[in-house]
Amino acid sequence: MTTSNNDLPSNFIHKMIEEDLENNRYGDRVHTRFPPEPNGYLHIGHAKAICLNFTTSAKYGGKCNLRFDDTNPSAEEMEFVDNILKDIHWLGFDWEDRLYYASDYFDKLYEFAVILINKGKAYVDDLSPEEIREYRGSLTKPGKDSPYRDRSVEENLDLFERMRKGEFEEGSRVLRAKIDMQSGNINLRDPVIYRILKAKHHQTGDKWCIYPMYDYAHPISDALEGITHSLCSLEYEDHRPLYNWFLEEVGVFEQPTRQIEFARLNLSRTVMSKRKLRALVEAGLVDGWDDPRMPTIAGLRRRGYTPESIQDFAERIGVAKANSVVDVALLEHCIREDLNAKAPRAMAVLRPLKVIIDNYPEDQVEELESSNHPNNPEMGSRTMPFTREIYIEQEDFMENPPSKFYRMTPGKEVRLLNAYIIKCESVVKDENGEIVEVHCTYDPGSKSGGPTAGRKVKGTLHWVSASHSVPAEIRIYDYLLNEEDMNDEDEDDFKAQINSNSLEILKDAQVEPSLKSSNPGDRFQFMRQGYFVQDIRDSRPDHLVFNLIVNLRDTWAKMQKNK
RNA sequence: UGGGGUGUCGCCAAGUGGUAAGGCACCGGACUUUGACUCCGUUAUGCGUAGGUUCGAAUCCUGCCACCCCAGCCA
Repeated sequence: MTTSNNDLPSNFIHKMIEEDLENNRYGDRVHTRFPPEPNGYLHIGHAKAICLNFTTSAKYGGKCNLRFDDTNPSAEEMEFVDNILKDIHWLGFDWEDRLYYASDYFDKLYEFAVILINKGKAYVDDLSPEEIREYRGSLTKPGKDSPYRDRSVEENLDLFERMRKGEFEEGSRVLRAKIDMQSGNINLRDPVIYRILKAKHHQTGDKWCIYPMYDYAHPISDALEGITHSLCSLEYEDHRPLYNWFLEEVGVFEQPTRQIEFARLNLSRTVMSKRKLRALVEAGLVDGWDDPRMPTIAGLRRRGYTPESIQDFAERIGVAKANSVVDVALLEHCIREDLNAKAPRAMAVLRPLKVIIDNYPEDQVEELESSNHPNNPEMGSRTMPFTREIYIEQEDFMENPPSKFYRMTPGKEVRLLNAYIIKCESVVKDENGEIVEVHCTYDPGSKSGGPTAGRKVKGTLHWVSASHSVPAEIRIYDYLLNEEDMNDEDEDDFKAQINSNSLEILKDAQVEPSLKSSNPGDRFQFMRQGYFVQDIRDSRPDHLVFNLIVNLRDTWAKMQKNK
């Protein structure tokens, strides 16, 4: 029974699932899970996996569990659990009542280990960590059996029991699966499945002092939850024989879970490894895990990305087995597309230049109607006060412009968005020759909606009233890295490529007065510039802070650059 | 020199023997009171490489090359 929905792109995982459906491998069930370890923050690479797991099960009418892979209490914390939960919900996915922890299964995992011992498939090893490494051999050299490998079942049972009771020191003994020390696959050379860790666990407290290893806990957790397809990243490909071995040897699962591996996401101009991300935080190069430049879910949220845009991105990048680096331009495309439709337009002048309209009455204030979205009248309109003195963008004025410069220049006319056509008459400079203000005249008939409103001029500028605009701090973000791909580089090379200009703070910006009533988290398109979000952490009613989400496409800048 | 993977346009990625989808980026052009959006159009005689099978191959076979992962009591 295939209920494939053709709206979603196909990928090799869907294909495998559909084969299983046809072969009735799991009946009509499709059940996935997302298994984060609570030892850090989620990033957009995790988002890919989250989207994949939730949308795949949904596509076939199945479910997706959330399960914390919390088998290593020395690395994990409740704080991370809470933030992961928050991030996944924000991304738009719901695990309903299916929130689990690998630690929920510690009792069962222990019982299954006893089964393994009884079958002669596991043994307690007294070798030190160093000795275990030596005995394991190398990539090209087979391993050799531990002298403790052939202990009796009774002795193993006794020792394992005493490990659990805390009779032994950390590192003094482990439980190992008895597989094959000669295997070409190093994972099969008698992997450790339980180690002694006298650490307090965030879920189980002090109940345990032995903890299962991932390779052992994961397949069993999957099987216990009735997971049909366990999706994981490529590096676990080598572990699949081991995954299957545990499910087989434990012997109680009728139709064991199938592990399927796919390539994790890499993004250009940033890094995805927890280590490198942590290095950025700890070196103070960013503001924290939720710094708007970080590829973390928390960072993207604060940056102003929408959950929808991230889901769309996850869908567009596809799923395959080839290692790849996705161009960050695709992510930017996704948020632009989403916000182009959703974000109300507003005007903000980032670097103000004063313009005085000499023939406009000094005390006059006109409330000019401005559409909130020129392509979508349903989003309504607001008014903007127009006055004799306004601000325009510094870069929208040039005394000696290059060709094709359509903006303000002496003697030429430009249109002010939703307002009048004005003509530049003169400029005023300070003693250093810096332009401090520009004098213009306006054409009263050219008011938007007015009699000669249809007159065409080449350039259109955004503006705000100098007397009515409100000051704001605007933060302009750039990529974290100068180099395209630093995902595989070591820490030093990666640090050498850090973009030292990834944040520019504009403290003198002026925004239109309607923005005073906006709230943290509100997103706007500042016309002709980009999409911005009111910062959810630092913005205050008396000190507005906006973050650049992504700039608008800028054909003019591109033209200049290509010259 | 062990084992496991992967190689299709600048970046992703379909394709599973019948004559190279799509998206992003790029480059042209139209439209435009956002140099935005939108809309049109161009862009792989070629699928890591060399042979072979076939009427026909990115798809099958053989050899070679390149890259990634594995030697935690991490996940």
